[in-house]
Amino acid sequence: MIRVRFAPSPTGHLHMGGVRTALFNWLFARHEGGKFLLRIEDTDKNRSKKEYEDEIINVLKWLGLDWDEEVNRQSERLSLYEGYLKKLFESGLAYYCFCTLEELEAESQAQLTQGLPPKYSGKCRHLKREEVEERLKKEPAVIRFKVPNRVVAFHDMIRGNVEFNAELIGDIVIAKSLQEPLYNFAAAVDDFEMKITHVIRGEEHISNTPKQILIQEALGFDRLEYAHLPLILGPDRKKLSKRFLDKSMDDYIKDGYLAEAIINFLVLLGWHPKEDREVISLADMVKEFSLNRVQKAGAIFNPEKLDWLNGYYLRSLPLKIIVEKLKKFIPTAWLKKEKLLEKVIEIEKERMRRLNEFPDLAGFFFDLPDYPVLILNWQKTNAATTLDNLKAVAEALRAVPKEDFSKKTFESSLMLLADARGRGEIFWPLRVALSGREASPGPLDILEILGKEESLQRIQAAIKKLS
RNA sequence: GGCCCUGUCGUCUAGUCUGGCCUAGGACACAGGCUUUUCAAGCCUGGUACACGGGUUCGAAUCCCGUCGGGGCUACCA
Repeated sequence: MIRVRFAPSPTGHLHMGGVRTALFNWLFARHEGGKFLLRIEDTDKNRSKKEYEDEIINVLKWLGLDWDEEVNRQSERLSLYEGYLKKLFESGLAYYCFCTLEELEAESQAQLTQGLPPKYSGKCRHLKREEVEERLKKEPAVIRFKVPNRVVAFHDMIRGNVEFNAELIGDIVIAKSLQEPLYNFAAAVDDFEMKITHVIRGEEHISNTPKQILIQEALGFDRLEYAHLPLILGPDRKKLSKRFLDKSMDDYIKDGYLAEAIINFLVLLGWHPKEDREVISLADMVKEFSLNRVQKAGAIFNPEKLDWLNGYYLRSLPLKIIVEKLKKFIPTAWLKKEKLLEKVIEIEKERMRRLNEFPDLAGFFFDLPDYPVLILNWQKTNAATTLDNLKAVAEALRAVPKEDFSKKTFESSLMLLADARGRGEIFWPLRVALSGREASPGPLDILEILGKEESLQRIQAAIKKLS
């Protein structure tokens, strides 16, 4: 039975990189019919925050990346780590270290200036038992793991064989105390306890892998399968880091991106179906996903393609669903004019790439914005001609019955005018009069949505501006 | 600096394992055109890439070696 986990630490906002890791784990589990587990790595008490954990959970739910079993929190299983820590002490593979941060810093500086790789000297490794006990009473200490001097090799499902010389690592700190385990140790213990079979995570963890393997071996755990995903890079080619000013997933949600677009976009960052398909449903991803096809090199995040995909998905959504999703993005006054709103969405949705673009795009339907008179003129047409044309349009429109004010009923008379005076001469000023904009849906469509009364009023306002 | 990973259009990628179908395909972006007025959508067309240098081979994006480039890690963070 395949079991994978997404193991974020709640020390910052969940960003695209984290979501992609979650997605690939989820896809792998669903494809293989295994389990996808969520583990909150909150061993760092100072940096972990409940609000970040809530955010992780909410975002995962919003995306539809459902996990199996209950959420695991490392902070809730401290006694577990303590047990394994003691085991390590018993087998002589762990020891207390009393070196201060200052000493350590000086030590690595000295090594660096000599051109040597910085590595803990192992100074406290051979302290006498009695001395340790004495010093423990009055000095702060951390727990180190005896890293053996040998080569650690492991198989990576994406990269093949990877080798590290553990000699270069030095004895790593695995816990600040019996109750305060650190990442590499806690992860090794939890992967075993949670019966994880495959570790799928970002490439930044590749150098942690030998450390975790060594701890697993010391504890007598079985070896796991590994797959290190290529990093998602920013435009500067550097990895997206949660500590710096990259956008959180939450921000993308607030900008009006759809879950399906984000997932589709992210899956394409490092993976691709066999055929030349860009748009792929979640069901097909699950069906076709395979780690063999995952890219090795990092991928630069391209927001334009995300926007394109989002627009694509938006256009394919049923009207009612768009209305529902738009609720968080528009003034309540618009919501009250439900009929009008639906018509506006129908006509504007092909122009919308993000939900948050809608208010700007469609605002003129609800309130005519002020606009400069000059833009009423089509190309080189002068104001007098425009005025005349607009008057002719108004006259033609007045003849159409209010109850049956639709494209069907006014199109022919307007086209007649347009053919006589020029398409641009008629339609351009009409559009501007109706929308106050230079770019908008077709004036005929706007006319129909606005209705006779409102349309005529707006045209009248334009005529007034011109006279 | 050291260790590890990695290198196909500006970007995401197909093709690399199992050399020939690749005068390198698709998508985003860009440019031009069509679509009875603008914008959008749609359709059509176009430009741009196998990092470089050596091999191996009848033949290399694909195999080998070297060089160069990019990234990650190098915490009592994860």
